[in-house]
Amino acid sequence: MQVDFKVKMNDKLYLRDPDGTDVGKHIIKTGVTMISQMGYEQFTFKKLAVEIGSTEATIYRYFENKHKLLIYLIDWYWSFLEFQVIFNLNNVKDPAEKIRKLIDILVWEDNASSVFSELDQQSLYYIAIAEGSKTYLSKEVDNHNKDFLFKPYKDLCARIALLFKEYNPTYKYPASLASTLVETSHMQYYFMHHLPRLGDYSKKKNPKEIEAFLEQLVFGALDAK
Amino acid sequence: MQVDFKVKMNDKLYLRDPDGTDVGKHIIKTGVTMISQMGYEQFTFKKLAVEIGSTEATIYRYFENKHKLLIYLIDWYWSFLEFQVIFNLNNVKDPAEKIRKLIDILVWEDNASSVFSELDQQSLYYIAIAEGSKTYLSKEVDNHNKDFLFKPYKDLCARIALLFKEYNPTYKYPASLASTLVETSHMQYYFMHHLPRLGDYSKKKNPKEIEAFLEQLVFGALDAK
DNA sequence: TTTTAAATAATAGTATTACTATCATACATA
DNA sequence: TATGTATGATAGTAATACTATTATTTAAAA
Repeated sequence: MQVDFKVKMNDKLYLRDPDGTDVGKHIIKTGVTMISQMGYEQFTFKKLAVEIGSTEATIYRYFENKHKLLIYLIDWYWSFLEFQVIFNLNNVKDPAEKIRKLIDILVWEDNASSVFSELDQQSLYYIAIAEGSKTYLSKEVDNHNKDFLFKPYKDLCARIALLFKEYNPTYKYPASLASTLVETSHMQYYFMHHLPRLGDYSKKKNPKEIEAFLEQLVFGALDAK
Repeated sequence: MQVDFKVKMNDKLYLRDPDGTDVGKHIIKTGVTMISQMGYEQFTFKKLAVEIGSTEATIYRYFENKHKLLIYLIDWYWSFLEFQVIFNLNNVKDPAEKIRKLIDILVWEDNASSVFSELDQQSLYYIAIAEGSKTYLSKEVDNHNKDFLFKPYKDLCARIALLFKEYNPTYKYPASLASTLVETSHMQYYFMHHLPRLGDYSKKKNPKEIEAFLEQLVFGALDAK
């Protein structure tokens, strides 16, 4: 079975919908690969154009600039993640179990390939970790926020906050804990691989160790009196 | 009394020590102001040169590129923060009280000007929040790490981890919790001001609300059985 | 005080980036 | 057959991120 995950992307993100044409899809797919390999700063539309055997002009017809392309990719990532959360928590009854499963989804494992998308999930995950915060850490934040460009991220966090509320209705900081959990899952993964002294992990670089920390952190906060 | 806070900066950060000359100090001081105002991406050595009435060439004699200048500023910030922690926790006996004071230091308050430095602390704090992660979220991380460019950050986190160990010697994730606390204090401050839905704060934008969340989070983790 | 060295300013120049504009062509549709 | 749409090919611009050269000022050493 070939199911395809399609999200309605915010149309302020692009000039021409990249999902509507072959060139557009090529831009996205190759963009993911290139940004994950060379990093957002080194990535240019010129290089991408050469790679896909097209021209800068064509890419500029789809995206205003590379920042918008980055937001597009990251938004897609958050939407996909929210979908995974919905999908995987389906039929789970126990609120604690839901949260444990959530944490397991948030922290990537190499075997976690998806049947729902042809995009390279691992590359996209690396981009989300290493470049994701650059979408909102810009002087354009407030303008982009007005255009709802961060909605997928907020939606995911809101959903996670609901899980916390469900587990402990008296907990005072569900939204803060949700964004902290999401950010921390990324950061600790990055630290584990690049700045290991900033965590307490073994050299095995086993994502399960991050999950253990996150579970202790989240349930510690939720269970505290 | 005029005390001056001086740190020995890693000499791989600069080509010529900016702290040794007037022009150098001018570069740092004006750099802080400009980056906080226009953001790291918009900031260029050309603009800085015009602002200080000098030339690009002069600035390039001090710093290889603007990324090194950013790391310089952020390193200075972390060193200064560690100093503040040492200073303010001096003579505090109770481990819990130490942690509460630490959190109070981590979250900026407008009145928190310092007598120890002539740098604009508020601008530097904004830079640390909005641009700080860009120092290590680059393809150069591992090289920069080998040159110990992130040592001030690691030192601060290690010191915080010790406080956690002191409070609860059996706690398993002191380093992870330390980096999480530091990162989260920045992120929540940013979210409070730009993406308020990602936190549970009132419209007053009172940093004390962030502190309350952080205390609940940290003690929740440390006190959990 | 003179000499010397170091730091800076002034100027120029290059490759790359981040775009914008124009035009021709292929191709699908009416 | 006509028409619009997407793309490719090509050109061009302003800004960025540097490097290099030389002249001038300033500070330290002889």
